[in-house]
Amino acid sequence: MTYRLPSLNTLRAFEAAGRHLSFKTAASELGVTAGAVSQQVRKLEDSLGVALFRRLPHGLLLTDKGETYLPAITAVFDDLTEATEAIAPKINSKKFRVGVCASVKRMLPVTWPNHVDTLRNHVRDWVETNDTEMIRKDEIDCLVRSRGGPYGELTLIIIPAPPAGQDLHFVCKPGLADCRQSKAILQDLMQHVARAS
Amino acid sequence: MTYRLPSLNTLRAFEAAGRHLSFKTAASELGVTAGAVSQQVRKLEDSLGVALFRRLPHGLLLTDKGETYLPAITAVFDDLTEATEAIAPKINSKKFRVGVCASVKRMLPVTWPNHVDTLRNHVRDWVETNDTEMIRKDEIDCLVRSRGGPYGELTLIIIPAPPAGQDLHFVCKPGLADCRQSKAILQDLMQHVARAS
DNA sequence: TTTGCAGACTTAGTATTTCTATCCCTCCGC
DNA sequence: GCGGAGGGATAGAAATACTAAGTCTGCAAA
Repeated sequence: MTYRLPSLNTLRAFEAAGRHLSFKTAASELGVTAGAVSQQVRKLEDSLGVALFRRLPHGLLLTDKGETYLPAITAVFDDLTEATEAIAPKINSKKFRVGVCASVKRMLPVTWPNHVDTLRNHVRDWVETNDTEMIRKDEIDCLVRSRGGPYGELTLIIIPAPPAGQDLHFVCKPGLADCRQSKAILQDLMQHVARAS
Repeated sequence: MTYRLPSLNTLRAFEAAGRHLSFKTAASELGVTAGAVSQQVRKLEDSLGVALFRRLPHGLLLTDKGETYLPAITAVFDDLTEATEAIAPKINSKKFRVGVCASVKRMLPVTWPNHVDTLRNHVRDWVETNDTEMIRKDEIDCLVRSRGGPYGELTLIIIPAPPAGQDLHFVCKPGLADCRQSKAILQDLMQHVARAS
């Protein structure tokens, strides 16, 4: 049977906007502009002939139909993620690509991230960079740098250094700060900050 | 949490090819060329780093991972369809768009398809045409004509006329012949064929 | 053995979709 | 009244999807 379905892209925009009740925040999470999210959601609504959001001056409210649709779509994405991970568990987004600025790079062992298993299980590879745009573009999952900002909608976690040392900035997209990849990386970095001072 | 997922378009190509074990037949069902299906499936495999099919000279076999993934993806599409229909039941593909050639049009009442409820519930609208390409392009769901062919991968149902009359051809995509929309249309057409003779 | 056919693969170009940047609007707080 | 937040609209740029055409392989028929 041929399926007639909304595009996943429109559904992705809807789901993120529905969770955040904000096109702006959803855009930040998805790494696109708010205008793109707005357009995709509008396209979804037009194709369904149903309003999914009520637009307010400073955010969104879900309509009744939106309230019905959101958990179902979230479940669909969860199932899709599970099914995909079942066949490609090592590939799909489970290991972070880490951006590391030059001064942080000098602090790390040359074997990083392969010097301990826990880190190896959460870091896929790293690249030397100081460019936060790479986060927005999904080219890296987080960036570790010694200074900088402002980070806009990106999340900043400060890794405090001892008094004579230099705090580090761990920067990632909203929502990724608490995941186990970030935690493993942060834990490891804290040890290196302590040693570098 | 940001989802990192294959594009629905690649999944759609995979799912259809997996059901048919043929890019060619899947392409026909999806209304694109076999080259497009091949590319999309290849793109999916590359993004996952997993082979989903073994290519044979005259068709496909699913790999073990392909065998695992297919039913899960089919279920995802089913769930997505259900969720979508729950909020937009009257819009989404439930009523057929019917193509009708000129001679068949003359056979039908001017009120067609609105002269009976059953038909009105299954036919969204109709357009005068004799072009089977419109089926492939999803511009119409079926075509009713008095002669023609060959139909390639499209399904042909012949509506037999009494001896002095002209058989009709009901043409649609594979898989749509047995659905209730087609049945309702066929039943109605049989009555008109009988009356026209 | 040779030939023809079916169907998957590849490629370059075309068509379509998605995204961006920019401006506009409304609302709210100061 | 002004500034800021955030959604809306638009035109153009960028990315993706599709097509047409040619290539390759394997199989069946002559």
